[in-house]
Order: sequence, then C-alpha cells, then structure tokens
Amino acid sequence: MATVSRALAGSHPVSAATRARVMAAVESLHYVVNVHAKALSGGVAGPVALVMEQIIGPSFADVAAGVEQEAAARGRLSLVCTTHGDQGREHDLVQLMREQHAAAVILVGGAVLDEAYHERMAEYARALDAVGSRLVLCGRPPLPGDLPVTVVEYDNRGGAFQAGDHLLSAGHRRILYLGGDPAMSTAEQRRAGHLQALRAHGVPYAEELDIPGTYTRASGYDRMRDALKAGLDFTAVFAGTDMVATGVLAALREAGLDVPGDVSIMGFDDVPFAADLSTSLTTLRVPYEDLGRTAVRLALDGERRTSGGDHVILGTQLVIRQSVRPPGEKGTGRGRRGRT
Amino acid sequence: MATVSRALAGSHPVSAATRARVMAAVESLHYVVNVHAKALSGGVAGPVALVMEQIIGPSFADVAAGVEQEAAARGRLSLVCTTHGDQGREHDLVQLMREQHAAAVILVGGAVLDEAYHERMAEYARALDAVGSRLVLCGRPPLPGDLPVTVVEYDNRGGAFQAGDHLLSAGHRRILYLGGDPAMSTAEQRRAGHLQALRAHGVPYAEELDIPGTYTRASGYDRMRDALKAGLDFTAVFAGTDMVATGVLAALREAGLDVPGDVSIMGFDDVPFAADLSTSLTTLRVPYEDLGRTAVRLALDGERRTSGGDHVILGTQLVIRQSVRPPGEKGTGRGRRGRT
DNA sequence: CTGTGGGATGTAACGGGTTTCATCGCGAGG
DNA sequence: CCTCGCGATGAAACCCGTTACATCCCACAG
Repeated sequence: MATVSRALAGSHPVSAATRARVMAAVESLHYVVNVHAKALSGGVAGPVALVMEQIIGPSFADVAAGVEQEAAARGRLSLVCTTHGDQGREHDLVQLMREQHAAAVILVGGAVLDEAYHERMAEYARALDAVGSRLVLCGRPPLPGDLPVTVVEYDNRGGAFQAGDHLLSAGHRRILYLGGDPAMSTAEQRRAGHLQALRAHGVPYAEELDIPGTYTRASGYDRMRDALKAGLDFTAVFAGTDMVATGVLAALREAGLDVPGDVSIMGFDDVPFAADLSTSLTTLRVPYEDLGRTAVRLALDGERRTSGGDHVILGTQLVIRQSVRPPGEKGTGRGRRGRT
Repeated sequence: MATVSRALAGSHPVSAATRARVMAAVESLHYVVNVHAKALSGGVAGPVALVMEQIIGPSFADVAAGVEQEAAARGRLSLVCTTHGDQGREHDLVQLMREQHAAAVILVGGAVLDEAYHERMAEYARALDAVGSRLVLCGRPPLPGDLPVTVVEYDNRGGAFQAGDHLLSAGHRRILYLGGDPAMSTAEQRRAGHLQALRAHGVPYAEELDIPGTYTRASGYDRMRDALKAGLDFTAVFAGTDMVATGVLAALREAGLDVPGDVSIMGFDDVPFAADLSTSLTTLRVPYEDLGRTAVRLALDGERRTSGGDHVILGTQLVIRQSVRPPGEKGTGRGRRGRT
C-alpha cells in the first residue's frame, strides 16, 4: 500500500519493476486514488468557489470563465454557487466552503453596503481565515478595518465619469440617468461618477433625470417608457448597464424615436452583443473575465496572509460606437416631450 | 468525539445538556466538520461536474445555470470545468471526477461523432460507472451499444426542420444555409433538418448555398461577406446559430441590404438579445437551462442503473419576430447578386 | 430491594491514503 | 571478508469523522 502510494506520487524512489507492476494493476483495476483519503492524510489543494447571485447574464458568465480558467491553470477545481439573492443561502455556502476546505471563496457582484453587510463580511472573513480559506470580494469595495480579505474591483466611478464626460463633451446637458438599485454598491458608484462628471462640466443636477431601477433589460424598457410618457426633457440617456440600454433602445424604437438622431444612449459593460443592437452601443468596457482571473490569482498566489489583504482596482475602457452623437445633429434634436 | 458527532448529526439521542455544551464549543472554536473525513467514513454526496468547451456564450451559461440550480436543490455542489476543445484535458477531467467521486459528469455541447469519439465515451462511461458516477451526454446523441449513459438532447433536426419550413412556407426558395462544422453532431443534425424541409417542399438542393463554418459571429460575418462577393443568388439566410445570424446581420447591413426587406434571416438558439438586434431575429428557442436541469435530474434521480440509461429529447420552439418576410415584399425582393 | 430495560456516553474499528521509521538486501570500499 | 551506506519495501501511525459495540447509570416494575 505504501509502495503503491510512492509509485503513484513519485515522491520516493521505487524500483522500475515495482512501478511497472503498480501501473499495470492500476490499469487493470481502473483504480483511482480517493481524494478524500488523500485530503485527510495530507495534501490536496482545495477548490475555488465562486458565489454569485446568478450565472445568467453576460458579466457573471465572464467572471466565471475567468475564475475557471485561472483556477484550472493552478490545478484547482472551481465550484459555482448561486445565492439568488438569499443571504441565508450565502451564509450556508460560506459554511459549506469551510467544510470543503476551499482555497478561496469569491463573492462577486454589487452588494448593499449597510452595517449588517460589513458585519456579515467580517464574520465570513474570520471564519474562512480560521480554516485557511481566503475571502475575495469581487466587484465590491474593500471592508473597513483590518480583515483578511482580498478585494478586486473595477473602477465603477471612474468609468461612469468617463462615460458621462463623453456625453457631456458631445454637448448633452439634459441626460437621463437610468441607474440601478441605489443601495447597491456598483449602482451608487456609477451614479457618483456620473454626478461628478456633471459637476465637472458645470451642469446642474436635475432630480427628475436621476431615475433608479434595476440592472435589467425590463427595467430599462419600463423606465424609458415612463420617462417618455412623463414628457421628460432630455437629449441623452445614460444607462447603468448595457442590458438597461437594450431596454431603452427598444422603448425608444417603439416610440418612433431615432438613436442617436433623436436621443443618444450610453451603456455600461460592453456586453458581447452591444455592437449588434439596432444602434450599436457606445459603452464602457468592463474587464469581467480579468476580474475573475485576478481574483483567483490574488487569492492563491502571494504569501501575504499578513492580516490585511490585497486590493486591486481594474480600469475600464470607453468603447465608442454609434449610439452617441451631439444633440441636434439630426431630427428634433432636443429631447422629447413624450406623446403629450 | 463520538458524542460530538451524534450531537451534530442528531442521529442518536444525546442529552440536552451535552448537546448544548457541544454547540457552545463548536461556536467558540469555529469548528466545522471535515468533508473529507466525513466522506471517508460514510455519507457525503458527490458533486455534479459540468464539462464543456467554454463558459462564454449564452447557451453554455444557461446550461450551467440549470445544472447549478438543480444540483443545489438536491444539496449537491456543482463543478464547472472547461476543456477548450482539448481531448487530453477532457480525459483528465473525467479522471479527476472519478477521484472526486462526482455523482455525475455532464458532458455538454456538440461533438465530432467519429469512431474515436464513441470509444472515448464508452471508456468514460465504464470508468465512471465503476466508481458509481454517472455519465451524462447533454446536447449529443446517444451512444451505440448498451452503456451506462444518460442522454439529454434537444431536437436539433426537428427544430431545423421547423425553422426551414417557416422560411419555405414564406415563399423562399433560394435559402443560404450557413451551418457549423459538418463534423459536429449538432451542426449535422441541424443541416439534416434543413435538407429535410427542402425536400418536403420540393425545393432542389443547391450545393453553393450550403456553406459550412463555425457557430460564431465572426464566421457568420465572414461567410456572409464571401457570399455577397461571390454574387450568390438567395432571398433568405438560415444561420446555424443566433451568433452566426448576428454576424450575417452585420455584414448585410454593411452591404447596404435591408433585413427583412432584401434578405430574410432565420436564427437558431434564441439568445437573450435576439429580440434587440438591428432587426429582431426570428429564431428557434432551445431550452438550454432546461437541458441542464434535466441532465442533473436524470442523473441523480431514478434508481435505473439498469445497464443502459435514460434518453430524453427536449423540444424546441419557433419564435417569430421580424427578420423573416416573404421574398419580394419590399425592395429588390430577389436575393442579391453582390456588388458585381 | 433487586432485576431489567433503555437512554446516554465512552471505546474502538474503519475508511483509504501518506509519511515516518524500521528493516532488509545488496554493492562498494576498507 | 567484513562493514558501511543507500536504495527499496514493509509496518504502523496518523488524518478525522461515523458507527457498531460495550458500558454505565438510573428509573421503574415486580
């Protein structure tokens, strides 16, 4: 038994004859080592767990792809778990990953940054640290205090500033901002970036143009229809997400408005089909796959473990297509007062 | 130690006082059972492994979501692994899953159905069966012979027939078929369905309109440009995939052709953004998420294990949007002879 | 008052590897 | 020819739970 182990692991010298016999036996018996036994006695690298609300949606799938890729390159398995927004399930999953001795638990996606959130994360961080697992926050801001947490963000605020700046530089002054849930970190950061851009251009804030929602196509569609119905005055729409932008596009089209002739649209995410929408979307590319890869890399490499953790912010990139044009260059030019 | 186990598992009676003490200790020590030890000694359900070429791409992500969802509902973890088309890696992954004692290994995506493939699958099936794992083929035809394999397909051929029939019924006779790699099972099945529809309508097969490629946007774009340049005569394009259709749409648009005014397009897959393309796509909905769910359900439920395995074929559904219109209803009407 | 049944808990084996330590055999050097 | 030393291999401990089995103690019935 010991010899078999040595032969298979190659950790200690074994005679060629014995090795051959072992290999033959392994072959004929279809033998495979039992990971559990192996794990129990020593080695075995724990898997990398990715915890998100849902897989559906291009950005999450991209993060997952990045994680899987990087984990596989390091000989790790990657687990995919979804919470569907249920905190109880999130908690259970973290517990489960502790049992699994996961090398890293990556929590991805925006979150509501209230007091309870911080407590929850602190608890996760400590609990995971106690069993040698690493907590990684992906696409979320770092935690206050000195917790064993690795953070990989992308620059929501900077990106939104860049995007808003692009719109403003084109001459737009009345920009309808269709954001996400204001409680969510990403939504708030993007909104902050937009507001910052407004200030930078000396454009006064108009409350009626600042509309929250969710990051879904349906939300974009509904909010846009509402806005048109309400006769809001605007020349451009800044959608919190390409999905939102897609809904906006559909609603605008239905209303007989031309993009970008009548209304400009700015997206966010650069989903794969952004270029193929009825009007190809000017948007902001977010390096989702990179985000996943970086998360794994940071969690697994480096000897840190020095109380605090790494913190990386990935940049975003403006992708200029056809959905943004200076106002008034064609068609009615200035906004729209709905069908009133 | 035994008492602790009993208290936590609740399998045997333990006095309330002892249970309380155990719980307190667990709490203060942040104790969690070791899955490996637990697995070694008895229970512990193995994870469900999903093996695919890549995660990126809406259909794969949907399958993954279905698998994760159904696995989680049964208290199983789901592993995601990608092969990137490498058979060696596929083999390694199957081996790895045997070590992991995975409950099921789900291979998803079309495959080249040659002799070597069948041998490989047969080997996988037997090897997995030997350790109590189940092999599931998802989106692929069943294997010849009596192997312990579960198969979950969707009706590629029937769907393609339906789609082709839709085009033909609209009056199209010159249909450009932009298929996938003819060696791949899904591509061949779809093509067969299309040919069947042609026959059913008494339309002769035209070799120059039967163009293979890959299921990517780039392939659709390139093939379409080539076809236009070659001056092919056609009134409709049947794209093997919505991604291909997206590329076709882009190429047609660039060439100044109107869809569906000049050319009709039929897609396949009903990707989430199909409705939002420059012309919303008439396509065939494939129940990818269902596919994943069914795969897990079949693999985990049922006592079968009776040599052979289940075989389920899921239906598809025609989704009529705006990219198909009878030929000649507007514009040039009859195909296009390129820029020649 | 004693026998007995049963709840509560300790003991030990087991699962399947890895690793340390001990043993053994053989070739080379003294 | 003897011994030292090292490569090869066997024995046993260990990893950490679960569970069958053995104890032990107490309450209740006879």
